[in-house]
Amino acid sequence: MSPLPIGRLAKLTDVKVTTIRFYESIGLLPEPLRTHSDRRIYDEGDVRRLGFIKHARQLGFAVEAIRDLLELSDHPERVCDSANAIAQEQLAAVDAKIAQLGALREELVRMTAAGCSGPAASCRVIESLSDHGLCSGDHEPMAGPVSV
Amino acid sequence: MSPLPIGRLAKLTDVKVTTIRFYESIGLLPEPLRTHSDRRIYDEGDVRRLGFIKHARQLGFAVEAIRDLLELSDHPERVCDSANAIAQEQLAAVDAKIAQLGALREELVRMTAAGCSGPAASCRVIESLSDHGLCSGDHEPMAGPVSV
DNA sequence: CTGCATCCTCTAGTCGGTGGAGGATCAAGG
DNA sequence: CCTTGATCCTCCACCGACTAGAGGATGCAG
Repeated sequence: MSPLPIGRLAKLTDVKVTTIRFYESIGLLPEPLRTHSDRRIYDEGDVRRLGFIKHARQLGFAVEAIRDLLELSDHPERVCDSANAIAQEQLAAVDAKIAQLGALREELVRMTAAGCSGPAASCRVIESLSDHGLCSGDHEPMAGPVSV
Repeated sequence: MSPLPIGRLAKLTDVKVTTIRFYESIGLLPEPLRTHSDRRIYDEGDVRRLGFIKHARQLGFAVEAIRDLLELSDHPERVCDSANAIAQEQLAAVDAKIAQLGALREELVRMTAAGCSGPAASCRVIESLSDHGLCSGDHEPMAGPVSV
């Protein structure tokens, strides 16, 4: 268990130093031991935990969901119903997002298909945006606007 | 051209009152005329402009992109090359996002497929998150984590 | 004339970080 | 021993695109 400074942990996990400190501040990572000069020292367990967090974030889990998943991971004797429920919810959210983006894609394709090159007055893109009636209108977001 | 108070504009366009004021503050909507008691008054032109903005936001265009598109819409005599370029970029961004979410979906499906019901120690979800090697690893985000 | 809806400004919070200022400490080379 | 540059520390502000609430003024209907 060689002691790692924060920069080594950052490189090992490919998570930025500032992000590691941020995760500590919101309680996803425990407060680590410190050297006599107040520098954080980590170990292999921290590498695993941070890897877990990173992987979960890549999958789009919210921090609160990750908090619950870590709780469960810390207590392997508990039943894992909630872990499954959280993952199912995330899957549903991803499915919804994919469907929504598919609809957006359709309209963007229609808008750009013409590949106009004249004045903006006759631009298909501007025109489409001006008049919602020109498009199918089935691309309404289900919850807030789309963050692409 | 009946004068509309902000609440009417909000209902007509299905954009919240606070959001309208926000759009004004960042310069997407011009500062409207005011009544003697300092209330904003809008007209049909504002309905159209806000509709344009709303539609563009639904398609995932960033505010800065919308600013450019509005510029062009305000000057129909200019060439529309940039409008097309902006829309093409947005389409590419949406395509990338869809591809990425597809990969995430795959892993979430794998994780949840087993539908475990025992202790967390043997939970497929927890296990998958702990050990990135268990999944294909091809779901790396191309630019930052995924906002679902 | 009362009461409620709508409007105003201003501030702060959301989420998940990112970046910088200003200063302390460490490790290596001369 | 001294210097140099990398790394570390805390604290605070900022990003995008809003959203929510405080605290107060105004408009309109009964």
